[in-house]
Amino acid sequence: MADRQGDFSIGALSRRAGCNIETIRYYEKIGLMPAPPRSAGGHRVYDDAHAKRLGFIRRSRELGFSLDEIRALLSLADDGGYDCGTVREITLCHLQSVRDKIRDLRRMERTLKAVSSECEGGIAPRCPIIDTLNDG
Amino acid sequence: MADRQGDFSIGALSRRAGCNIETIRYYEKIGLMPAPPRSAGGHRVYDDAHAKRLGFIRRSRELGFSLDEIRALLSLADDGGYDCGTVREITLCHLQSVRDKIRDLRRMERTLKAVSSECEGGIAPRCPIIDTLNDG
DNA sequence: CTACGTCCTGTAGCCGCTACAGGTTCAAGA
DNA sequence: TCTTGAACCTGTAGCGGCTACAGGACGTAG
Repeated sequence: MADRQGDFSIGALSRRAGCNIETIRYYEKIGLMPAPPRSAGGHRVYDDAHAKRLGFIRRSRELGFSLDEIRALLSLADDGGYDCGTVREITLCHLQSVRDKIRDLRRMERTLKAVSSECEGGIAPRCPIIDTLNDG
Repeated sequence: MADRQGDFSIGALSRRAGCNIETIRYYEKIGLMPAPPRSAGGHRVYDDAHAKRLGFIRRSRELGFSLDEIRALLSLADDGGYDCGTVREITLCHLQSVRDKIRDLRRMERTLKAVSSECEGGIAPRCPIIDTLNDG
């Protein structure tokens, strides 16, 4: 294991990727990140390929992909001539689930806005918010 | 423990509230639902007050309140002359977090829509989605 | 009285981390 | 060279909000 220039520790990778050390180790444990080589003392030694892969994972997470979806995307990306149609399918499926979540949250938002606007605060014998929760 | 008319089992409560039996027991375990009286054989026996409380919890969950927020709302609602201002505060705070989530999801939606529209599918040497994830 | 559905307790799992505890290694300064 | 203190190691347990068992006890209709 020749120590090449450009190799770095998990702490450095963590800072580069803006990702907690524990999270990186967790990704390794569940097989999203490959187990890197170790120093003589057992410390993990990363290179740019690891940093790139972690960046991929992080950006995917920011777009809301689950770790399983990311696993699928990564395995497609690892192939040289990968199947773009499958990538697109995963993305569109995820897009739909994001839209479903937005729809649910907007429904919540509307109701919360309505009930809170009926309430003036203060000590009240009856609160429109509590009434709504009590009686649907 | 006189068995009154109108009492019912956990299964009946589950059907009435549209809430899994396990969830009801979970709510009891964490102190959201009171421990109900038991039959001679140890089965839980509920009444309308329990059903009402479970309805409150369920409707609050549908609006996205956390179990801790619901705990707070319930303890306010349990007071006769409860503090409507606090109820309103909890609601507005939750409303804000719902709006934050919507904002995050809309950002995801925009990006996902953009990258997937650039992709025509099929076997490609380069996929715009993978490229985006690779390079930010 | 039997059979079957419903109920009981307790524990473990899901996701995606996060937070320790208790130890080892590394690197910079004296 | 030695010493310190930061960084690293492994392993386990916890978060929220359930869900899914296993392995048994109860309840009720026929």
